[in-house]
Amino acid sequence: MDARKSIRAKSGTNLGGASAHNRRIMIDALRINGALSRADLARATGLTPQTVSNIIEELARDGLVQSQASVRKGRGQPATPYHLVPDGAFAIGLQIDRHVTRTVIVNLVGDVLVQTESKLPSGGPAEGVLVILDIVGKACETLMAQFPHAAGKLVGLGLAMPGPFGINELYDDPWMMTAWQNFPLAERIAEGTGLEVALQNDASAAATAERLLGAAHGLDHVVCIYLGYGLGAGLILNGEIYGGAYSNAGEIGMMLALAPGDDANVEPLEHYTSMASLCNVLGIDPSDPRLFALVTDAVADGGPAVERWINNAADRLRRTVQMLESIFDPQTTILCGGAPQALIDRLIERMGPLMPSIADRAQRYPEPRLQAGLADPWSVALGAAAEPIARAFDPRFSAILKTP
Amino acid sequence: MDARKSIRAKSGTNLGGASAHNRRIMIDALRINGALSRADLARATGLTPQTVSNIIEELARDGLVQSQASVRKGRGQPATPYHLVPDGAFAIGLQIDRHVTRTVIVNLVGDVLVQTESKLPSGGPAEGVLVILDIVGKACETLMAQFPHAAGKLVGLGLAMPGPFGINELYDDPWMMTAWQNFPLAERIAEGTGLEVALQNDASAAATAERLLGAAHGLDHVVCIYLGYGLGAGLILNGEIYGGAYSNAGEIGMMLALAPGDDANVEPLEHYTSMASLCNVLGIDPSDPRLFALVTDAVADGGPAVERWINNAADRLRRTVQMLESIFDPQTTILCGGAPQALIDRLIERMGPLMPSIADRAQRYPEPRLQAGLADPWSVALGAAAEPIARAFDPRFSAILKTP
DNA sequence: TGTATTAAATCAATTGTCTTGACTTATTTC
DNA sequence: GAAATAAGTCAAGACAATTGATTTAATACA
Repeated sequence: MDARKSIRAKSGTNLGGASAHNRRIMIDALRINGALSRADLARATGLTPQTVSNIIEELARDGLVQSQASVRKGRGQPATPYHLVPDGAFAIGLQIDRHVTRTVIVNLVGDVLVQTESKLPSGGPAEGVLVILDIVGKACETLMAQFPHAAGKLVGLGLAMPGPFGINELYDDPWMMTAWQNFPLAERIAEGTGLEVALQNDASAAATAERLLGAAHGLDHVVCIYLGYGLGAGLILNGEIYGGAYSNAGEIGMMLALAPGDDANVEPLEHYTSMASLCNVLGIDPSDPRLFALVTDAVADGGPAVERWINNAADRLRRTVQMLESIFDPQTTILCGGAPQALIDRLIERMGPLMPSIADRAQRYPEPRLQAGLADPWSVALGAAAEPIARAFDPRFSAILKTP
Repeated sequence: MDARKSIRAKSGTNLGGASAHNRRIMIDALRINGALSRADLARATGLTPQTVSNIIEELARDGLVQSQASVRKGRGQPATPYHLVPDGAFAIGLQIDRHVTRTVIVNLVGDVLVQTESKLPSGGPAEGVLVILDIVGKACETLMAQFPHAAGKLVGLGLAMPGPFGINELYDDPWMMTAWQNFPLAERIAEGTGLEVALQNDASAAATAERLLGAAHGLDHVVCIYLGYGLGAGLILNGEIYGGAYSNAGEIGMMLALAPGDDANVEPLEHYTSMASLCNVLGIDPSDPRLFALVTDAVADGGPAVERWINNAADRLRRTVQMLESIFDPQTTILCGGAPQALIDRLIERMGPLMPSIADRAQRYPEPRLQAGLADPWSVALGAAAEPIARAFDPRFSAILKTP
């Protein structure tokens, strides 16, 4: 920063910016609609057929799209549809959770190609980052064995961790992973791998996964409540993940909202409504590698402790959904998580009937007010991997701006 | 919509879109920074000096910017700063509230030029719209008397009403203005005036006003809690007002959040925390034209009923702020409203100390966690008027898209 | 006082992307 | 088999930003 008073302004754009936008528009249209002919794309995007033709040709040269057999649909020359080439790009997703790290590698369309899991390295992040770099390196080798041409097509690494970030001096809470959250992990991984690394919280990553492959596919206004070790919300607003001013948006687990019978000194929501609290109630060690199976069994058995927990959690989530609907007016709310499907389903069942809210309209859109999303311990890693793909290929305001 | 299966895609762009974006970028930079030379603009926007020169010349031709006296600042040729021409554009703001309608006309920089107030026409919207059209027409005449050249520079009319919109069959609540909310008022005004009309809820309009002239100026992530007849939140996310999927985002007055001592059957937040509830407690008729003065006096006198109300409202707002901070991670939260300044200040005072949240960080940005915004019965009308200005001149994703 | 230096702003030619309008190709309809 | 319809291409043109040289006007320094 030089001495002159700093001037704040957004970036302008140029022909390159417009072109980049149009490329992304094409890829986005193909991702949402499956396969489209050049004429379809021209109609859908408002561009001229010639422009579409040029861009498609360029994308085909780059190995991002591919033609398929032409289809006759009435009069006129048959259309040649194009679809995204799955192996057109790859990205790595890395999830750091309280007890495990998970790595996945996905392709352009979100297929998982490599998948590894290990315990969170003990000894803290300073040493642990070396272990993690090793894990990432091994995953890349596995990928290269399958797809030798993948080297130049790795668009980045998405890192997902429980939030919040950057405020740890105030909250030294055993529910948080202070050491890892304070460590410049993204920078160190970027140095170690040479890849672009983006950090987001686990709920945002889960929401990205929902948007790519799950219930939020093709929707632009969705709240994803993520039930993991903690509790968070991934916010899809105007078709993009919203991170807030300091990447901590959606930390609903830290809300101090009351339920009937609570006194004023209520604890954060995630102390009642999270896998961690359920483990607490059930006496399960959350670092147990069989965690998922143990919880699944406990939910299936359904003892009184489980029932009590589900009732309490469902009651709080019911209020949370009403609150989030009032605030966001979303197309739908999704309950997802690194939790067994049975648990998600039980919670949704117990959350009904939902409370009245502005989302409770007579002629509802096709989407229900509340629905189950991906209930998969891998969805956060998957969403983390989807982030670099989205960053590289999705239409967004920042992609239009001039690149120096 | 034709018979073929509908294809969803975003719009592409072209040179015109890029150019339109750059024009907006310039105006935005001048609005935020006051006055800048072409060289300053080039540096700030990343565009070349030549491009900036061309665009500034064009803007000057359109009467939107104007040069001022050149300033010597060290070596080299003195810079010629440009600033926005206040009379470069005009817009009308129309607020429909439970008991009054307010009309303002503002110019490009947000100065209020015309200002009228009258009772909400009785007899419902079908007849009332004619009265309103007449009011708007009169306001325009007043403007033309002052600025004869304003005719072609009227960019639109912003309409602000209490929300929510479109769900009234479910909530026939005396706190809402069902008849007006169900009437296609925006369309009718558009027909009657020939202007572009945009509808938003009053809290969003208030937030727009804060962004243009108030505490949110230059900030991109702000939650504005609007205390009016009802209670709402205007959401500034990524520098734009967020309206949700169906323009009802921010209806926090309808949240069913508990405070200590509430039972499960709690009423919506705005039944405790709004000017309407205060009037209720004080026995003031909210349709009294002296409302503002009456409330101001009552707050100054500070009887036990007022104190009780303030304590209750402050307690609920304190929780609401903690909740909104956890959800949005904003740069700041603003409490504003069509309420007396003294009331806003008293509430903020009583809301302290704020509850712990992710916004409670040690090294805080310049902005405080919570601050008072515009406390002015005119701010909603002003924000409504600012909306067409923003739509016409602010950089935004949709402005880049190709215009057919 | 005179020359070098620095910065703002402009001129003229160039580049890159989309657009336009005519044209080709392939299929159905009558 | 001719007309109609639709997909897709070709080649020239339009438009906005870029580039590099140039002009203008101030300060710095000898």
